[in-house]
Amino acid sequence: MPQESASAQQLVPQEPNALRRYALKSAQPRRGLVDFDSELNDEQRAVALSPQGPTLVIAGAGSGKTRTLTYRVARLIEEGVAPDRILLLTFTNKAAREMMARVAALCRIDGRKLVGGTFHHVAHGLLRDHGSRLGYGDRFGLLDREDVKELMASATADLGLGVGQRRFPRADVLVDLYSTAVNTQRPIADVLARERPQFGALEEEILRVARRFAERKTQMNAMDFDDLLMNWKRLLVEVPQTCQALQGKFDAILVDEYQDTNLLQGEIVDRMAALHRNALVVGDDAQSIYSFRGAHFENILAFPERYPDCRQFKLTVNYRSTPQILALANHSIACNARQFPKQLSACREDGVLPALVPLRDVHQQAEFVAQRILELREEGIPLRETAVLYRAHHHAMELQMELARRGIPFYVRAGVRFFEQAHIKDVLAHLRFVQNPLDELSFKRVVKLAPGIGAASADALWSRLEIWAGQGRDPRMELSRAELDQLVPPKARPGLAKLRGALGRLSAPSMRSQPSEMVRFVLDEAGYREALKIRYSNFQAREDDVRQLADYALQAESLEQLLGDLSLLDSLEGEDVIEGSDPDERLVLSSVHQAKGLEWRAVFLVWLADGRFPSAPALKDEGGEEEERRLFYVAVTRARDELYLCYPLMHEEQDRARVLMKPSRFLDELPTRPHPPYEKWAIEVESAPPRLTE
DNA sequence: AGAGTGGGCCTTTTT
DNA sequence: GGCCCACTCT
Repeated sequence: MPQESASAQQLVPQEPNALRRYALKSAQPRRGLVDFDSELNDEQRAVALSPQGPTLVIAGAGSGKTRTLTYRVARLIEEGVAPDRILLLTFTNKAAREMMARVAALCRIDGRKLVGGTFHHVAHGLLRDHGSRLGYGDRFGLLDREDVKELMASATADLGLGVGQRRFPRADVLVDLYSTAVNTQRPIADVLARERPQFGALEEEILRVARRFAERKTQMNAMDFDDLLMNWKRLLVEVPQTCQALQGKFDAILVDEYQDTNLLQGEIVDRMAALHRNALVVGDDAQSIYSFRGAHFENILAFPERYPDCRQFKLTVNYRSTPQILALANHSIACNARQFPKQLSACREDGVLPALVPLRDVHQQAEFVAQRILELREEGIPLRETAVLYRAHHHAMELQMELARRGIPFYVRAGVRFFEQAHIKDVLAHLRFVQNPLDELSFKRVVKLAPGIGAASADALWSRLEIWAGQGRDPRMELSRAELDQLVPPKARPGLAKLRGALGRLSAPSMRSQPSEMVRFVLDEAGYREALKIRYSNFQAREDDVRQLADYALQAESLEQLLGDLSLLDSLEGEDVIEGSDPDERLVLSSVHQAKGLEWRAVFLVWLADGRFPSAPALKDEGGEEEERRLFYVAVTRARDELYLCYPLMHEEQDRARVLMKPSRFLDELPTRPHPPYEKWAIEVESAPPRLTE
């Protein structure tokens, strides 16, 4: 359902002209403009005004971390640090943009001068300039999740492994293995032995596949997400000249969400700051929820050991939640052994107790949530101030249907990302091949659009181009050669000819300088519109998506920049699937992971059944239970005024009988004396659900 | 060689 | 419900 509504997705061009205005008003930073006294509390001000040097800030949930960081940057600028010599590493690009805009507003500078974004985003920028030092061509491509998986599968096939062979790990398992090894900086064999012992006997083969995988990426002149980080580090370790340049590039480094950095990212920060040691890291160990991605929350615990002279601060006043919600959160997280001890205190007025709501089954759960949301709306909490959070996306299936039935508009922060949808990837494959003619995956994707061309023909075509490329010829220029026709069946030739011609025209320099025009050309003139019609029933929606992509591309400065931005685009813009029309009046559905850093007046947590949240597979990992509890803590602390903890008592499994569910251990373990930190509700749901009325 | 169909499998979180 | 593989038809 939500996945179908492709056309409703919005692509918001990167704002904002407001920044430009500030830049015109006053090009010079002015001192004393920022009011640190009235805008910050004592704890926050201490951080903002502290002397430069290694600094650790433990910032509890809702304690004004972003605000503090923003004022810290403002302070640095006041002290004379040039904005373009400040590096701001955040968890999402959106967080960086917001913070930069706020700094810009505070200091009346051009916010774009600050260097900020995710580790991956910043790495991409640096590697554009210095990647050639590591042997990459100047226009290396970026591989997304799907590309990487495909490449891993094909590396496996190259070595003749996996086909019918005794249980060889699937491509996504191999990718996982490889990625964990990079992000935790351990040898693959080590990760294999610890985390996938069942494949231990295949170690040698798996290592060969990993080597082949790396080779293929090099051949393609492409990097994946992990390579971006790895190569950033390599620049710092293996290329002394570049290392010097990078270390001298910034005078101050600030890292947000430091608890979710992994070993590799931690090392990058240390090395980037090796000369001036002016690194300020902010995080909350209690909110570390990305260990599956290699996040290493010892980074934050051990920071004082790596920087014995560092200053340490804590932000312990919670501005977000009522004392009742905070009490429940504090009780829960107290069950974790490994953490920085800290006491979060509430500063808001008393509110209502969180509600603990056992429901008969998932259907009643969905009905309850939908109905209660409507009641809250009557009571003055608008839909946009309400969120439903869950451990795994499929936990919201029944709810999505129920909301649709009642006409309650919602959007899901997740699902298929806009840029990972097939039709968007098809169009971008044209552009990617033009940008990086060694991009085998993109070339094959494009030619397979021609009717009559499948994997075998695409392979044949590419092998020929690859031979020419090996002789130093540019594959883009050789596309018109007649002999390519001999490699495909006759009936495929007209379609292929059209695509070859299109790729040739797209490669012209005049085209390449206009990425938006390239998108339009692919759709209207290269025949992609027709391909869409044949392949999809909702081709109109998909065509609209492509036109939106063209609009988005208008603001790109170059093809490189556009493709880089698109691959690394994180949360929000363009990624949301929208149901319903009024963008200001929609309920949010989100995984807890994606809800990080956000807040709502009312939060519903669903599927709080043991085995779902905490999730059974996660519990198998070492430290899994504590990580799940931190996840629960993150979820609970998203709520400002009202919190509903829901779980179904009964569940019908796929094929079999009903199963009795246990409430989450995170609920059971909460103290009941003198009073439980919640109020238990008993629910009866009306048989005729009310619809949303305006 | 490609495209379409049916059966067996697993199902977490994401830059 | 979705993904992968094997099988069959064109």
